[in-house]
Amino acid sequence: MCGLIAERGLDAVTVARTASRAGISVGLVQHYFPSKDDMLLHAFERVSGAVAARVADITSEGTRHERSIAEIVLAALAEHLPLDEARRAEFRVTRVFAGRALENPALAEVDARTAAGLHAEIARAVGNGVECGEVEPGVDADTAAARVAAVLEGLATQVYRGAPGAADRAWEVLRAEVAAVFTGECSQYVR
Amino acid sequence: MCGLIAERGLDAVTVARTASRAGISVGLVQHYFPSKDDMLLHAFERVSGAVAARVADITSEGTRHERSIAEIVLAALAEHLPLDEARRAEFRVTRVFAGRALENPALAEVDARTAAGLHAEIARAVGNGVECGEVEPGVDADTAAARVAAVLEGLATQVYRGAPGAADRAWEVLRAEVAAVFTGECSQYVR
DNA sequence: CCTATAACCGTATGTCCATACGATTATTAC
DNA sequence: GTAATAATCGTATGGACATACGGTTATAGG
Repeated sequence: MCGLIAERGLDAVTVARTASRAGISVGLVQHYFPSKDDMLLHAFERVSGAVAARVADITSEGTRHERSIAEIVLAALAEHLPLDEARRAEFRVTRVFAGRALENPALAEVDARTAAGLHAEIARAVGNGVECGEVEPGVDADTAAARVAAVLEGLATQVYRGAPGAADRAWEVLRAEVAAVFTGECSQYVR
Repeated sequence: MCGLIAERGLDAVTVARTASRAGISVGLVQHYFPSKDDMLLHAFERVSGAVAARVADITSEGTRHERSIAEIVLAALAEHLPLDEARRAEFRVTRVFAGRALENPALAEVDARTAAGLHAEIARAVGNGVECGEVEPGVDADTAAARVAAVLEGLATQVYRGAPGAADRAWEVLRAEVAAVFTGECSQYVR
């Protein structure tokens, strides 16, 4: 059903169409979801979880290869940018839901939780960076995380809108943003 | 009708309700707008224009009082943050429309134009800053504008979501962001 | 083997809504 | 003053959709 959202938007998502797209009947959808709202909520949770899972993968993979925190963070953040068609579709879905979240408390809750999760992960990375020497001591992890998360979100929409040169510029800005926080070399492992 | 959107979301906006809210008949709405989509488009253009107008006011007011570009820019940017109930409502409206823009090319066009306008204004301010000495020469206005616009958008959603301390932190981050670009003193007027 | 539970289907219903349409009143132009 | 245009109304209609519901097949559990 996320395909449906990505292609035609949430307005085009009807229970009947969703069922048809999944190759099942309307009745079966009802069997699994008491209401359409539940169905939508489930989809939002699923797609948000998918992004988070991919980021976790990148993080653990990077850790295993002993890359610097800065490199790992940059890769994880870039995963949120709609740089290829797959991520464009994913972005469309999450963004459409985020828009709906303004009118739907249940969706808003998922949105807030997802955002809080991203913030916490960035803050943790910065904190680790302080301990291992990649980040200057005295840097406040929460402030830095808020800033990075903010710039990431803004860049994502800029890339999506696709003004000429936006993608390259966004990548450069993101790199600079990370570099501005992780200014040192890693001297000890404390991850 | 923006009140309707702010209170109950776009899904609750029907032609009948909009008419009723405005104290007129359905027929009259149809007289002015050929279709509901046209009505929505008009509303989006109106609210986007309103924000832009307020920013223009702040800018010209600041210029008249000969404030530094940095101060003016900071005030103009803050206007986009949902710090009071009026701006929260406005934010809800623009955000809801931005979400719909992903499924509606006409709305997307307005969204893109608005974003491009903001970017251009920031870039112009930075360019002026370079000429008058508030910004270090060599700073690329477009890159700086992209960064500032991105962080602004991200901060706005953080403030809106209203995590504890988000508003204060956002203000601080925004101030730092502007200060990072406008590092010098104004030595000559070239606005 | 049988029974309860789950998976699954198709249709019926009632609601809501955008739009169409015809009619009526005000406003302006000549 | 009258013709034309704009402003305004109320209702009718047809479509789309969420949900309710009753039924059927499969899948274990005892």
